[in-house]
Amino acid sequence: MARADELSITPQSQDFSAWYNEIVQKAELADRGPVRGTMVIRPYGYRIWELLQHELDSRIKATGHENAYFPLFIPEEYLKREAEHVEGFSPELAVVTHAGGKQLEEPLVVRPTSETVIGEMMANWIESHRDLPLKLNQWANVVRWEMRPRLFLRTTEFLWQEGHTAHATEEDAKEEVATALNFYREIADDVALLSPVLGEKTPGERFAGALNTYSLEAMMRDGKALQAATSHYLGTNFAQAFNITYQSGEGDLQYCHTTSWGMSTRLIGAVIMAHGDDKGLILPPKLAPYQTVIVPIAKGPETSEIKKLADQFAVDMERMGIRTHIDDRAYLSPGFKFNAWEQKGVPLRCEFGERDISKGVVTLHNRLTSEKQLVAIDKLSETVQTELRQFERDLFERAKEFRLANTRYASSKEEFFEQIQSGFVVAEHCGTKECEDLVKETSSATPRCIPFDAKPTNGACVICGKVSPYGKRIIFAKAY
RNA sequence: CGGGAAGUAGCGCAGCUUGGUUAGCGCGCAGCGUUCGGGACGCUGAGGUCGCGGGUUCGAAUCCCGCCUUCCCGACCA
Repeated sequence: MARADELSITPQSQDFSAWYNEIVQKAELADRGPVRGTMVIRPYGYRIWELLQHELDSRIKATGHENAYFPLFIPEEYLKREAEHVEGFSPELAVVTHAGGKQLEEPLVVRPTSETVIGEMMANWIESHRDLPLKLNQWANVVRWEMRPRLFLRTTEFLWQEGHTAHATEEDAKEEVATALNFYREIADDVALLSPVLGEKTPGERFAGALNTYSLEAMMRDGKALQAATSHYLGTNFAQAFNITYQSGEGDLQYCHTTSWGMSTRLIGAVIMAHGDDKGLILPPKLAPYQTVIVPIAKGPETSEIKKLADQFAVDMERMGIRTHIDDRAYLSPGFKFNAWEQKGVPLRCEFGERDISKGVVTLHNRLTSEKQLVAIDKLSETVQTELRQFERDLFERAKEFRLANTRYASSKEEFFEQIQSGFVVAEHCGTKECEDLVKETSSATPRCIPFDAKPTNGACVICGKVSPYGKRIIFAKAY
């Protein structure tokens, strides 16, 4: 018996952030880089990102966007052209002042996001209404100098996708913003199984330079919110700053309406914290590098039959599109492997030895329910397939129920501050900056969004009593 | 940047108060053997500029000074 305290993880209930840090390391998702705040994404973690990337990229392409790549370095002056944009980003910029052995005449910023360079290029490329809409996307790294880094959640450099589009009219641009939001919803609900709330950001929480910002707010298992993706309507702000104009059918010059939208490696952090438990990760099947792992249990030297069967299972499952891995490491005990793969979040595990084979069955273990069932050998791959689908439904339902169970309505200031300690609180709010700041100072919670699907209500701000401009209750929570 | 803690093997730590052989322990790692149905065991072995620089001393992981870094808590944030 190895020592449990050295092998296991700090329970979530004891210290959620310790749990998070340990599981990121132990599941071999990522490691810290040598420079403060940087992250090395390890193969197992990167595979999750690739799977996510593939799901999202195909949706981006299916809706008529094209991938492109823009430079990492941006002239500092570009950032300054849009007033709110600079103000929002300047505190977290990394600026290159020296290159080629001498001081640069104009400093270069390492992109924190690419609205500005892309805007500059769009201005060159767009002449006529016939060039619109222009729908671009790029997969890239960006740098934001964060004070308190945490792997996947806040690192100085992270990976993401940023969509940038230009349209002739506000209506077209707003439809685009909704399209982007919709494929994020699909990713969050169908792929990552997060069951987030969709809504609009309050003015104070908007992207720097946007007219409207929309987001998906997922709930982590400690009750905190995490923004899973965002989509912005930028109006003509960037078009004016970068002179992105087109000649209309009538011959007059008009500013384009632009949008931008993004999802980052932070989503992996969301998956970890929304699904994981005290045994480790629980991965949604569509994001699991291995959807099932095969652990053959060898006894004595006569392992060839067992090995052959394991190979056969792997071939059958791969043929059905199920990502499978055989763990035949001879130097580890089965029990060790069970725990290790549970820590890594593999949804299903097939284990079998002499005892099973003699009965013509294998044992199938479910990471979510911890249940084991015996499955006939010739039914294994199809059972795995149906179990994976069931696993997805169960995991999604669990996330959804958890969110609903931890969402409360506050009707008074006292109730609000009591409930805001954990989970989502829905309440009437006046939307003023002073009042949002007051909430933040006293509880460290922020308005997460004005949910789309909330019923219309008319009430006074639960904090200060002023009239609510939203016409519905909005969501507050502590957030990552 | 403000408040707190810590730097000794890959990881977790002991040793420091009271300076003194070759700096230990657990896990992990390597080799061999026995094992294998929920974190196996035995034997053998590899692995260290004790964060960096200076000082005190016959002698510093240990005492003194300076610096650096990391982690936790607050202000920022996808």
